[in-house]
Amino acid sequence: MSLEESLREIRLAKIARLRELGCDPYAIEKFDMSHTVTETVEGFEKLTDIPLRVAGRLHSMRVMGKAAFADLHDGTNKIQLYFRKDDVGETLWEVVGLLDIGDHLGVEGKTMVTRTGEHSIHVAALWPLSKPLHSLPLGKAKDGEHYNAIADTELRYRHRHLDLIANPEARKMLVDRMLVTRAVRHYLDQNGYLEVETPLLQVVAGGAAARPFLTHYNAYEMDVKLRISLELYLKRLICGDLPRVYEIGRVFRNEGISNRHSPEFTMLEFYEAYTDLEGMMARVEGLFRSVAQEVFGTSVVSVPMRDERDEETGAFVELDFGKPWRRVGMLDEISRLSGIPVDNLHDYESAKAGMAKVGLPTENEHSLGGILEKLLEHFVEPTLIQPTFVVGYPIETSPLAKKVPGDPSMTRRFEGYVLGREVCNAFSEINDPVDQRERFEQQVAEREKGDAEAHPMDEEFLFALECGMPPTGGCGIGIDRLAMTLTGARHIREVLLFPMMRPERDRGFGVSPSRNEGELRRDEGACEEGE
RNA sequence: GAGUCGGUAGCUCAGUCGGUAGAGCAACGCCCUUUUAAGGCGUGGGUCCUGGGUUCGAGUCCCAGCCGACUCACCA
Repeated sequence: MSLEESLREIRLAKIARLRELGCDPYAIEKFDMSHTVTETVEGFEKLTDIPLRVAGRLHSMRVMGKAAFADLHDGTNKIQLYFRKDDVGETLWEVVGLLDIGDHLGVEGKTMVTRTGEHSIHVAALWPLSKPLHSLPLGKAKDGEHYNAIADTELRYRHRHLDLIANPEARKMLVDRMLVTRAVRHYLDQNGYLEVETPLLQVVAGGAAARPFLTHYNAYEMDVKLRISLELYLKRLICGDLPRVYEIGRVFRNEGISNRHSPEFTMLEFYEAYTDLEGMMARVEGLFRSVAQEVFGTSVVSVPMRDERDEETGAFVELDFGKPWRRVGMLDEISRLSGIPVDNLHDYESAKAGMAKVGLPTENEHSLGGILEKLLEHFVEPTLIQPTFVVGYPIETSPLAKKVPGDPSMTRRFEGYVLGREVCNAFSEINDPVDQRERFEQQVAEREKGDAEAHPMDEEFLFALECGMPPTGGCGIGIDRLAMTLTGARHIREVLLFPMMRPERDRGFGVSPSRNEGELRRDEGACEEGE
């Protein structure tokens, strides 16, 4: 018998005994608690001499003959329990002996302070509320240090529930991320925006430069794609005279995984009619300030400094979202930091020459836009620690943004940067249907030249524009990236509850390797049939 | 996609030159009525990621594969 099997047998035997004692750990449906663990800890001084009913999960047991101590956790806080045979009686004392680390438990008792000063509950009665069939790798903790808790990154991601139970830091980061989403909603709701939902399954997946996931809809015998952005449907709503709309939703891009990229991620896009870049900048400033205030209680957020060369210095930087963001022109800032004269940044040949002169490779550069984005990335981005807007982006990479009057090579677009990372992308939306059609045609030409990520033509969207769209500002923010920035996460998986992982093969399901591969082949066959 | 590193008990990790597989925690038994990474005595627990190869002998060396981590490249 393997260890896991024997442990399971032992746990099942304990459950059987608990049932004999009238303490079935799965029988109780509702436990009336007078206080949560957190309320008990925080209000401890005022709760003396009244019976408390508290529930949580046991994280450690210290049994000492005819007395025992245990730590009861609620995920955020813990309270120590004190059991004494003389106080609970023969039967419940046997129940105490049948408890395991990981059990859910409800207790009733009064407050007690131990000899060493620890706030505790002196248990008078207890009710098992669940018993795991596995030994949970919760480890032990002292002075904030954790020992032996589940730490392997792969196990943490694959069995996230164990990570949430065992690792308070991981738990806090994930919870903060959810609170960020909630705070974003609050801000937009309070500013007159309507939250909407648009299709995930699309025939034409547009609005961004990315490769979509393909799937098949049987009823219409039709290939469809998972959306890569929210943009075009939201602007169709603006055309429908819904003047302020936003959506927070999952988008899917069939690309690689890295510490900043997940194949599915959560996108926020919001569109506001009758406003321009200035209006959008004010919105972004307001949104970040409001989110920081709501989640962290301050507009100045302290996060670990991002420095790839020296990750463990422990240096922190204070990001101030209370002030208006710094604003720089893209060309001006590239020129200032690279030394290439601004005049040389307006045409492809001069820019390429300038790029070569500052020592960057130019073989793969085929457009002015590409060169400018490379120069931006190399010279400017690392300097943009405090919140900054970079204004004015080249037209080639901005097919949905209005042209700058008098400079057809540039668009009315800005990106926000924090900690050297892009955190938002916004522009004044094209509402001239003829201009938009030309931009799409340009993209289709790129696509035919082999750029799989260039935009497809979207006639339905163009029809909406031809029916009239008011001047509109739009903005997109990657919620996962936003959460990473605010929580100091180093990997996007740290702010995703269940990140994409390759399936484990031949393990854990009692399926033989040959059978497993046979199933794999059948699945692939079904896919081909679908496409 | 490329490079580097890793996979040993349920968890965290050692394992030297190729020579019987180790520790702590967790589990089980006994002692212990204010402990707190409780403590003491004892017991059980291994597909050393998988498959080949070299060898008298492989956790260790070689080859292939699987999974992961990190860095780089594309993208948000």
